[in-house]
Amino acid sequence: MNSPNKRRLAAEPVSELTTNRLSVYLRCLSQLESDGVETISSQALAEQFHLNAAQIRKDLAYFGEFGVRGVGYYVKDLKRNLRQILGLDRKLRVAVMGAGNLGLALADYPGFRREGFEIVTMFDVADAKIGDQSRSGVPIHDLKDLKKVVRKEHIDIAVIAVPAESAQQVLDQVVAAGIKAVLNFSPGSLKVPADVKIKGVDLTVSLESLSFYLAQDSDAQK
Amino acid sequence: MNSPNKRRLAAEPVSELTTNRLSVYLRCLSQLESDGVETISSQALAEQFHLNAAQIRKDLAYFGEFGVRGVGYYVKDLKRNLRQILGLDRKLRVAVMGAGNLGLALADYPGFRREGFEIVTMFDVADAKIGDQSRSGVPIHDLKDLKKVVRKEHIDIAVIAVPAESAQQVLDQVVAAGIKAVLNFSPGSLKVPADVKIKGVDLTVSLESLSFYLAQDSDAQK
DNA sequence: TTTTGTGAACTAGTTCACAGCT
DNA sequence: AGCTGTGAACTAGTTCACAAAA
Repeated sequence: MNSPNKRRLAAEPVSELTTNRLSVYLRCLSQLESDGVETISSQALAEQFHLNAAQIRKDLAYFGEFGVRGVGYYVKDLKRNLRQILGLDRKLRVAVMGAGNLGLALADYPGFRREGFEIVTMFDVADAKIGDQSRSGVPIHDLKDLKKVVRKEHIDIAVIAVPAESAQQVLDQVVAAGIKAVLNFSPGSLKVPADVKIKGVDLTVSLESLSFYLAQDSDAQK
Repeated sequence: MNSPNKRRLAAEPVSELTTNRLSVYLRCLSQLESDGVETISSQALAEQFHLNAAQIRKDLAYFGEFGVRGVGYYVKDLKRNLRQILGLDRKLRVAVMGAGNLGLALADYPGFRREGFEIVTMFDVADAKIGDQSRSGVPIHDLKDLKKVVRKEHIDIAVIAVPAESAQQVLDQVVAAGIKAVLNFSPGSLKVPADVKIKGVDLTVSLESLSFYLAQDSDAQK
């Protein structure tokens, strides 16, 4: 007596805030699953992880009816559905652009592998690095071979971890190679065609936002 | 003929979206300054960097009247004001928690130093690492000495780059040491007292959001 | 004339509250 | 009885549009 499983394609366009939360819900469910919890109500989920129950229900409702009235959600079932909605039911293949400090760290970051991403290759322009590999064995290719390797290795996602100066130029090559999804660690916003999704992680903005908070604080106690 | 400079303390609480944009504006102004531009209108700024002119004006208006009607903003002047608002007119001292791959990469990340942050120390628990230092010379201390070193080195901000399992526990120690601002790279949300500001960079959520986009794409062309 | 600073209008996102299913 | 799924109410954020300043 499991799985009503009425998944539907979202008709309305769903906001990025919602999809980000789906990731969060998925992580919560993974924890519940490993805690041996079989079923959970939106209420309980919200309390345990400091979320809002109505929002959880609304977010899920974009994609189907996954709950059972009077009961809640079957943890395993909802988890499986969320993985499918997020496209995590297949392995996604990732290339890291730039084999500097940050690129190498990202290539070996265990959090990526955990949810089914595979870091397959890195690219760099420095002869000294090309042919080498990261600590965990991700090979470093010549940026010149990008197109060829992307095709051969079926790369889905590129991570940009090159210096700010060359970010746009590298991104243009990534786009030309046919990659449709990019995670950008370089500061500033880059231009991509409309059919390419780019998501930025701007460390400077994050730190400056903390700086602002500290500055307000010290202003407050005149 | 410079600087009307009517800076004011924001009376209304200003949203994080606004403060994040202030960082962005600051970066744009730095570029304009090095391009030799002396004055810029909100309109021109918006066009050049794909922003909204009204929003720029509104964001700035929370903090004062920095513009000159009929002219625009003096680049140098506005830049100086933004730096002050963001609390970047003093050097902020940062400690990185965790001297793993990611921690070491962050410690040497040039983007941080650029806008006036100083990565002063790292902390770890592994005897093999303690006493060692990052490539650029940031020393690695024993986590046990956190309180002492934070006091002596006047650390303002902690960056959490430890494995997910120990993140909350390390954070608790950071808070106990009196640090009021934290940038968290570990996945999942951590608990802090109300007077501590924590900002998360969740790489898993970012990647999964890209995965969702790709999944929608392949659904679309049935 | 040009461009700011800002109320007013609009749009997006969140939370409430309850009908209806199990 | 309990909990979902969802319209309706509310709150936050963005954009418009214009009066006032230089």
